[in-house]
Parts: sequence; C-alpha cells; structure tokens
Amino acid sequence: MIVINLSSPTSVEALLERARDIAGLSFGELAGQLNVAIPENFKRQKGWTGQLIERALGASAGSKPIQDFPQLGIELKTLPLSYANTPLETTYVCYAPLTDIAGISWQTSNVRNKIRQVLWIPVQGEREIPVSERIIGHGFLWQPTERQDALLQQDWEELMDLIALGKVESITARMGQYMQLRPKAANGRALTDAIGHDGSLIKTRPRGFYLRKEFTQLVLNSVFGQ
DNA sequence: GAGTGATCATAA
DNA sequence: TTATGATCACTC
Repeated sequence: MIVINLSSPTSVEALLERARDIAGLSFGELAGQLNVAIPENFKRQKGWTGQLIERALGASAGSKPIQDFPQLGIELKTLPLSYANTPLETTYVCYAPLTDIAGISWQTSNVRNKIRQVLWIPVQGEREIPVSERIIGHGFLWQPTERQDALLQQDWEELMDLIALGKVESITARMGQYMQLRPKAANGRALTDAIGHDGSLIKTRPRGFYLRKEFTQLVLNSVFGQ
C-alpha cells in the first residue's frame, strides 16, 4: 500500500512525485487510505474529488484566495474527463471583482495569477462510473502558452470592461470564447455589491470566472498533442 | 445532448 | 459574506 504523506511538499519534484504515486488509483482506493467517506454521487458534495486530491498531495491553502501550493506557486485543479478524454465540466478559476476595479489589469488580475502554473489532475468523470471506481489519471504541470494567455486576456478584458461600465447584469455565460462569467454562490439569494448602470452600487449575484471546456481541451492538446 | 444558470459542503 | 472545492439539473 502506498503511504500518503499529509505534509506539504517542499519542492516541485516532490509534488510531482506524489502526483505520480496516486496516478492509476481509484477514488475508492485513495479515499480508503485517507479514511475519507465515499459518496454515491456528487449531488451534495460537488467538490469531493478536488478535496480528496488536495489531501493526498498535501495542499495547504484551504479556502484562502491563493494558490494551493503558495511556496511553489502552483495551483491544483482536477479535470473530469469523458471516455474520449475530453473535459466534461468547465473549470472554476476565481471570483470576479465587481467593484473597485480601477487599476486592475490582466497582468495583475486574480485570474492570471491563479493559473500561472497549474498541476492538472485528470480524473474519470463519466457519471455512469461509480464514484469509488473512477480512476485518477497522470497529473501534469502546465503554464499558459503565449497564445493561451492572449486568448484568456481577450475574454477577461471584454468581461471586465462590461463590469466596469456597470453592465454586469447584461453579462451572460454565452459571452467569452474561452473564459466565461457565471454565478458562483451557495444559491440565488446570495448578493454582493457591483457597479450599477449609473455608477452607483447595486446588489447582484456573485460571479466567478470559468474556463470553458474548449480552453481546457486546448490545454490537453498543447501538452499531449492532438 | 449541451450549456447556462443554479446549487451544495465547508472554513473563516 | 467571501472564499475554497466543483457538479448538478433545468431549459433549450
């Protein structure tokens, strides 16, 4: 049996080694080693896989708005794949700032900072596969290519411009070619401040930036070839 | 069937 | 409430 070390890895090499160690394990095997209860489905525990992998790799940030491995400058993301190895879900990046956005640029944005370096862990995501039987794939370290960075910058600037102009309520998830803005909250009653049409503050649902499946597919292609 | 909008658990 | 981890589920 593989012994999982719960402390934080102190080097990139050590982190990647841990990722290699869990590759090929089923969710059930890893959850068993970590004494984590396995749900039937994710209807009530949507972040279960991510939290399982975080524990296994020794992520330390908790719910702080920083990367999972601050010392290494690495963010951890699980990526549920179909049988055809295509992404099954969009990827949440971070909350979108809806006020006090003067002075924020793509270069200094939360989005760009978050995804400077990502350790992607592909996992089987088909819902017909019982949770305990889904297999963990081979994790890989990724940094956006210049082109990928430019694609996200384009969407980010379009969306942030609308937010700055007080048009957040007119933004739909259909906007943005590779990155979109969608509600991100416990429910529809959650409200936060945003810039209104005349520049005053309004209340709206919190929003988050999400990478479209098309973008994470580009990531997969850029790493594994198409 | 795909995608948007909604939602669930948890921590601080 | 904001933030983390995301997937659900209804509508088209």
